[in-house]
Amino acid sequence: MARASRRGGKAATAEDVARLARVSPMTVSRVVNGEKNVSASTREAVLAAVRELAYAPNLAAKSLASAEQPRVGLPFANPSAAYLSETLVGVLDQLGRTGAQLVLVRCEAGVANSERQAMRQLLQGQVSGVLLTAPLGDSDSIRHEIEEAQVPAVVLGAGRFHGGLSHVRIDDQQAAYDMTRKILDLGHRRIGFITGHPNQTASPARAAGFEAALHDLAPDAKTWVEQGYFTYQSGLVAAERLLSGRDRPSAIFASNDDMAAAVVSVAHRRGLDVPRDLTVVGFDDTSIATTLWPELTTVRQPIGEMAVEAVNLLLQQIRARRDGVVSRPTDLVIPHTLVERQSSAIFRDIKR
Amino acid sequence: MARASRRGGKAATAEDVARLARVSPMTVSRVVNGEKNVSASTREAVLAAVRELAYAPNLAAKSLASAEQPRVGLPFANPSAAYLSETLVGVLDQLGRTGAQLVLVRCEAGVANSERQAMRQLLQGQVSGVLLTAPLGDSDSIRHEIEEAQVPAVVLGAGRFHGGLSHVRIDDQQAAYDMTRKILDLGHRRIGFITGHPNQTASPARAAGFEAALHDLAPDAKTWVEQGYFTYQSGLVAAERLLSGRDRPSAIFASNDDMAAAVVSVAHRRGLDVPRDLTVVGFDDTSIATTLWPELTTVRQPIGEMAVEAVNLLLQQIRARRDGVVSRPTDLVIPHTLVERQSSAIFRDIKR
DNA sequence: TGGGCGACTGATAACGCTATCATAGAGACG
DNA sequence: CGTCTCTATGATAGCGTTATCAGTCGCCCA
Repeated sequence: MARASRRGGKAATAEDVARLARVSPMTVSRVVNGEKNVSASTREAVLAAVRELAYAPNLAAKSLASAEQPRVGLPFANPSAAYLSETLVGVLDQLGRTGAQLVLVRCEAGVANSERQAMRQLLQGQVSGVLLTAPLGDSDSIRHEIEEAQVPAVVLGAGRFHGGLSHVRIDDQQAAYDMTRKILDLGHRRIGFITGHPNQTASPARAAGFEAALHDLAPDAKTWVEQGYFTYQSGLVAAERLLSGRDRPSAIFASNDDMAAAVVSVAHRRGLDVPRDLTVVGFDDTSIATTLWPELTTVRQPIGEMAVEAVNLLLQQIRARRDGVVSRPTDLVIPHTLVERQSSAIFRDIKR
Repeated sequence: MARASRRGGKAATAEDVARLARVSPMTVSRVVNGEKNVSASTREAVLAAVRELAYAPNLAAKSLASAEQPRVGLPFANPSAAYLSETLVGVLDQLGRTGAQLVLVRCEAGVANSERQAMRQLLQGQVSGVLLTAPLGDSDSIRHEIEEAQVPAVVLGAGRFHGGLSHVRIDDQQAAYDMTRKILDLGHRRIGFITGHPNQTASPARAAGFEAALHDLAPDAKTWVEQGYFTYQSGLVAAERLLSGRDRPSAIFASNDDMAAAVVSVAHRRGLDVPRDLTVVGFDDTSIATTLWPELTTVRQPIGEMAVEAVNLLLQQIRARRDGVVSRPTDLVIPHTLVERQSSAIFRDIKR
């Protein structure tokens, strides 16, 4: 009965609600958008009518009327699928609430030409704001181009604040520091570290956190540092190097989960049990961390939450821009957490 | 110079174009939408103006005016991240072209209540169509609910045509048949198979393909069939069983890539080299297939392409519905391909 | 007690597009 | 040569929302 008014017909409009609640459509709009100058009784009546008719605002009309046509551009290179899908889900969730549109642009990594093209497409393509994810936000040329085009943008997941544009990120260095402390607390004193791709500022930040923790907490520990590139393949190579020497680490800290997974794989191939013979920890807590066995101890970077915040920030900036206000870039640092799973354990000197 | 008319101001509208081309906005609309009753000369003039002003139609206004408010609902359970992101990218790409909106709804797997809620949210939430992905499209209750609500919907990636709703899928059985033939062609005669989650029709279809190929091509071959659930974890368990017996398969066909990855992992832990000692093949060709080492030989299911087709089909149905036409459900079967990578090799009876 | 000030509500006019119908020519045909 | 048909184009009227401004109260303070 409640939804009787539809059934094959058109959806309920603000006017229908208004009629039912005996107010004007304008008041309905106010209630629905949570504006304050509405008396409690009116609000109640409207809300009741809204429920009665299962009213939901027409987003097209909404964005048309408010002259907001917030189309958000999201160029993406080829990050791990896990990262991308978590980001997309977060972004879409938040955009959906606002009635904004998402424009995806594929962007071959590294190929300068492709980046150019993607950017051109974005900036000419009527997007009102851009979300820059992992490797893209660290590219000076891309950030430059965007600043020049005067398009609001938010950088997601960079290793440090670049200035100019707003950022949403975690404190990579502190997170790596914390994780390193955790490893030391477990008693490990021979520790391997696999760095991330040098084209992303998160990589040096994480490495710096690792170094800093060792320097502060266990200057006598022995360390091995291998270059990685955030890919599984590169993790394999690095792990092979770390585990092939006579003297090998008892714990390996990889700069992301994909590489940590590779370490686990190499360890297994070499007959090492994780975590009994080798502690392996990752970074990011993407889905691969729990897909693996043993599940990875890792740093949780709340990607979805960060995406949501980034969208909010971006929309806010788009609105500000529209009103001619110049907004100063924000640097939003989201808290990280350590997630302890089965891939780490207290050091036991068994294999000698 | 071409884009001079913007620069901080508003985007060009159809009216601007009309003025420049000395026609009416209506004619601009016609040209832009490729209607036919427009003289060649007029069309030329308009197109020139469009280029000059870098005009792009305002999608909000467009959908408002044409009373199309195509919001597409996409409930998602927890498929692998790779699958989800590929689907999302395909869907968004295609929807973006049309100015439709995507509404994501999280939907805890299995929990009936959550499904209910998600569906209610979708159907009350003004979506004009629904895209059902992997496990959801196989749920009779969900499909039923949707048919009852008379909302256009397309089922993506089911193992067979359920009738009632339109489907976009590959021929899972034939694909598994083809892959099995490939394994046999490599000389293997002791073959393990890991099934998928029984709640998805793709699982029995793939198993059937495997059985059929063996029956047709090598009735004397020895086979082992283990139950899996499409997850890495379940792959581990199944692989452990397959590889722990005295007599073990020389090739294992997993019903998806995640489980194949698990097989590789177990093999390595047991000191088996892939592919020298064991051939491992997967299904789907999601990103994990190339993330692994060795890269997986697998069946390529063109997820992105399928998503695009599903969206097209859905929009078409939404339009038909709007015009009161009853469209008959389509069963679109997309061709699959076999991708041969490094995880499969000719059978060599070394370890005896 | 009257002027003024808030708090609340409503009327009106966009927003940028397309559906629809009207109109103006250009041929076609008897 | 008048009417009839058909094509190309334009005028008009919304689509469902929100911005803006104009009230209408009730209440406070002088």
